[in-house]
Amino acid sequence: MSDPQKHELVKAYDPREVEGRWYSWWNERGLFHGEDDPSHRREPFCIVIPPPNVTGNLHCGHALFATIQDALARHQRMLGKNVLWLPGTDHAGIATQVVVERLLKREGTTRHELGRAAFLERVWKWKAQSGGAIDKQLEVLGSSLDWPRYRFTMDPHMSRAVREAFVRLYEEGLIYRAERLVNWSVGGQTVLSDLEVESKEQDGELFEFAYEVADHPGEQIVVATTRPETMLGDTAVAVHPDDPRYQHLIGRMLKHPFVDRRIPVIADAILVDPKFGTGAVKVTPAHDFNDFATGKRHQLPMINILGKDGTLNHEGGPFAGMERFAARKAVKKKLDELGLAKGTKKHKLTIPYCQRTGTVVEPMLSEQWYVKADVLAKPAIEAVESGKTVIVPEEWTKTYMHWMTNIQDWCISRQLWWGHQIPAWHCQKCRAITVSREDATKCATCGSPEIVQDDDVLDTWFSSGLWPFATLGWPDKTPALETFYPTSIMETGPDILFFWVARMMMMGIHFMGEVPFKKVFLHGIVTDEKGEKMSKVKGNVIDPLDVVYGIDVEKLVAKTRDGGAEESGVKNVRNTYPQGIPSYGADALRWTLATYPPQQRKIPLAIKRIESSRHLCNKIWNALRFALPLIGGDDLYALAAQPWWRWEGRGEGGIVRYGMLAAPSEGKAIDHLAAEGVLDATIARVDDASAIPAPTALADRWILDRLVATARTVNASIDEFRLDEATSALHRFFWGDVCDWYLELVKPVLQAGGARALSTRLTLARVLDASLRLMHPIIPFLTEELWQKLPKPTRYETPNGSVATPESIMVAPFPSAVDGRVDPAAARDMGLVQAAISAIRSVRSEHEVHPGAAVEVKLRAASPEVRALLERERIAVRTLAKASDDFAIEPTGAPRPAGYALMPAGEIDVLVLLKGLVTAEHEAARIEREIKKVEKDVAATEKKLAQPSFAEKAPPEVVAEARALLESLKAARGRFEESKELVAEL
RNA sequence: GGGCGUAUAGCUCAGCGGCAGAGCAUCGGCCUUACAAGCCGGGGGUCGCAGGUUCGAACCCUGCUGCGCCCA
Repeated sequence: MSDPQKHELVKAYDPREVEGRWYSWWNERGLFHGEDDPSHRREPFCIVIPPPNVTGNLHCGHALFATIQDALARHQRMLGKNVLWLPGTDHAGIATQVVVERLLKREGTTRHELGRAAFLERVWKWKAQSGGAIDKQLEVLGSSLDWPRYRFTMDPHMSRAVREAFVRLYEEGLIYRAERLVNWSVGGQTVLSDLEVESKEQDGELFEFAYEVADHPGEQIVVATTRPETMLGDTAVAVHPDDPRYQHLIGRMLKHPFVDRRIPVIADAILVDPKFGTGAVKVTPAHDFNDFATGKRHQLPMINILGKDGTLNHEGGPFAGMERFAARKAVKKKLDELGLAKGTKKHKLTIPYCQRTGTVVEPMLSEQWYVKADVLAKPAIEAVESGKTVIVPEEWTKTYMHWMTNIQDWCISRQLWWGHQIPAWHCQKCRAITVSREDATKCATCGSPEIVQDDDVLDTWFSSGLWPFATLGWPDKTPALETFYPTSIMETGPDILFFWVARMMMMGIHFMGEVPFKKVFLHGIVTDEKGEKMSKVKGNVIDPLDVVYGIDVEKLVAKTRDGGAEESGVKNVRNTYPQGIPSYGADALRWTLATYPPQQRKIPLAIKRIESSRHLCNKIWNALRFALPLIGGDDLYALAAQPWWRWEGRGEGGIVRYGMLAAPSEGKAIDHLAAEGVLDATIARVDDASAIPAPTALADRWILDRLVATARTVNASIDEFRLDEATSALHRFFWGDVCDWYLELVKPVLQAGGARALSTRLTLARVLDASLRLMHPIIPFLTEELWQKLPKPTRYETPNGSVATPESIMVAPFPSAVDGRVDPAAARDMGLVQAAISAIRSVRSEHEVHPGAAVEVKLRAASPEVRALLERERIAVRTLAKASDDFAIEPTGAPRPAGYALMPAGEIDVLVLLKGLVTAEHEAARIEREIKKVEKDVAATEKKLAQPSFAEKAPPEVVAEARALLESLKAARGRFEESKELVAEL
């Protein structure tokens, strides 16, 4: 789809232009497909997506998991694995129902008016409208998901799995019904599990009032409460059994002021803290968890005073029918009128809220379905203990264990309509319950056809718990299940460790006999750049799509306002993005998200960082824009595959040199070698013409060495989920090594042409090819675009043999050691050359020598090898440091020539002629600074060595290292001291 | 109240026993023919505080202080 001969790229990288064209191309070619392959011809690798809420829109959390999972999937795919990344969405029971109910309210109706069937129809309709948005957004981010395997938690197949799981657990006695105190969401009109309740600490008040002792008007006992209206459900007042203040009251009866009830004073050491409040506690067993337990201990009546909508029921006496908060005020007022109110105190209290509706949760007595959790938890604990499932970062293991070992039975019924209706039928005749996989038609106990299905649906997390195997076909034994279960990695946020990960572990082990995933990788929570949670109200939300496509300020402001932001939030947006947000592209966003270390709990996403990622993309773009014409067309690898000659010879100084030549004839080759200072060369034709020869130029050898090191780091880092380390290694390599050094070094070589140029062109092509493949898992679009334009070999070498070069970078082999060549000598030599060049540049810059002006330079080295090296790399020094053409290379020892500044660079002394270029003051100051710096290091090292215990106890190599360091520091200091004379010479 | 985590450059964070690092920001010089979304060079730190272990501590241990998250 691209013309490889056409190398002209536009000057600046434009993500909008590039990113649009690749996703469907990949998808159409089936490159996202995971093969059902139980024979394991290729090793399977599987991630099932943490299903986003079907009602939702893409937010930064999605962008983060999409980036991480896609990077892992693409990496594994390039390593040759059979990769399945399975997409899907979650029906999100309460969240979705709340949204649709809100829509109905706007239309002036309610779900109750519609009726259950019509309401559900309406939800499905709405889901069809909005459900596809998030999938589209995942595509924009480049997610390599196997779309034909898309699953929705309410699909018929998933529903069958849910029924199967429910029935089996019921038959095994692990699901039961019980009447208990539950968390009631007044907003959602449903029960919630403990996990769905969010406790918030708030300033409130402690209201004190008195109960009168029955038959003894005037005698009182004062209690304190944060919820005065619950006193209508009080069935006792408790005091500590040892509290001397109340001994005389224990066992006596109190008169309830509003309802016709007498309540006892009881002694309870568990409930009552005599130091808190008045030391007397009102007991409301039907509306408080502690009181519930107390009620059980003392066989107190449990009086439910609340209706499902949060209004007081007939038990509320004079307050019946009032809304709970109105009732609170009314009760206080009435108590006051009766002279029973005893004042209020400021009090910090923890109020339970419903996560989804934001309303205050009421503890309420109710009959619900439960899963017996401890039985399921036991093997889930063992699986993590034994390492069958590993949690990364490891710190979360403790949290998982703590929750699992203290697990409470799980309330799974919800009084919602949107969800999997519980497959239980209540007999109207004998009251028995029939639980069945198929819709029941008669009671299993008495045979009566008068049965009614349980109204309630299951907690969404019940179906989510089956996700890793139900999506692969369970309860059927499908090839997909056999191939991909246990899945490789579950990657998600730590906020759903209990909700979801723990439940999948329990269900997976229970139903499959094996853990659902080998590794759990928990990423951080994306926040704004100040570390504050993104919130629509605060207006600090970054929409990933706005980052990808860009958005102007007015649209952004309008969007923020529509999202329900406060005025301060809208203002904040205007201040933060006065110009709106430019288009950064999906690649830049992905790169940025990948740079945050995973152990970080917060990911403060900053636009600045996205911008610098786009700069990197632009850098890559421009590097290829520059290199492509120099590399030439696809004939490059054909040229390289021609017969090669290996030569060996002596160079100047007797140094043995060797290498490869693509010389057309032996004679010309010898001329060429002689021109490079090689003496007595012998040349032999290489028989294996297909082997691509190793380059001989230092820069080429060095960059291939760096490539190996980088490939190793990147592979190891991605395996450990350290995308931050991978991106930082790639950034250093590509920007630092490839662009700042290699491309600059290669410019004069390619300009000169000849045999060495061919070898360098080849190396350049190989390095850029490998670089793009290394970066592909993080920035898929840009790398595909550029890779398509690059000439490629017909086959790639891999550690397991060679493979034909594929049509897409997506399935090209991920680089490994075979793509480069380990070359410690080149690394060392290049280090010396770089040090010399940097020293010259440093001197130039410190003295503000104009960057265009050439300087006179002398390079001195004691070792003849180093001098020969510098001789060979003369062009590099000349070009990169702007040294004069025929700079001197000399042995050390001679005195410093007049007018030259001296800058030691490791084994090399760099001398730069400053006379006429700078002032004496400048130079004096510079030398002083340098001496001061060296002095500090000398002193520290001397101090360390001076301690006798150091030499005695530290390992010998550490001691030797320190001695060598001191030597070279002292030498450097000496040379700077000598340079002081220079000042006078200027 | 219990548990977990965290404190390193102006900012965001790596480093977790052997010469304190990166990116961004900042300062100086350059429109050098891939890239000013760029190039070259520089400055900047009692590694939260106090003890201890060790030849040697940002790193290990103890205590304190601040901050965050989870569970009561």
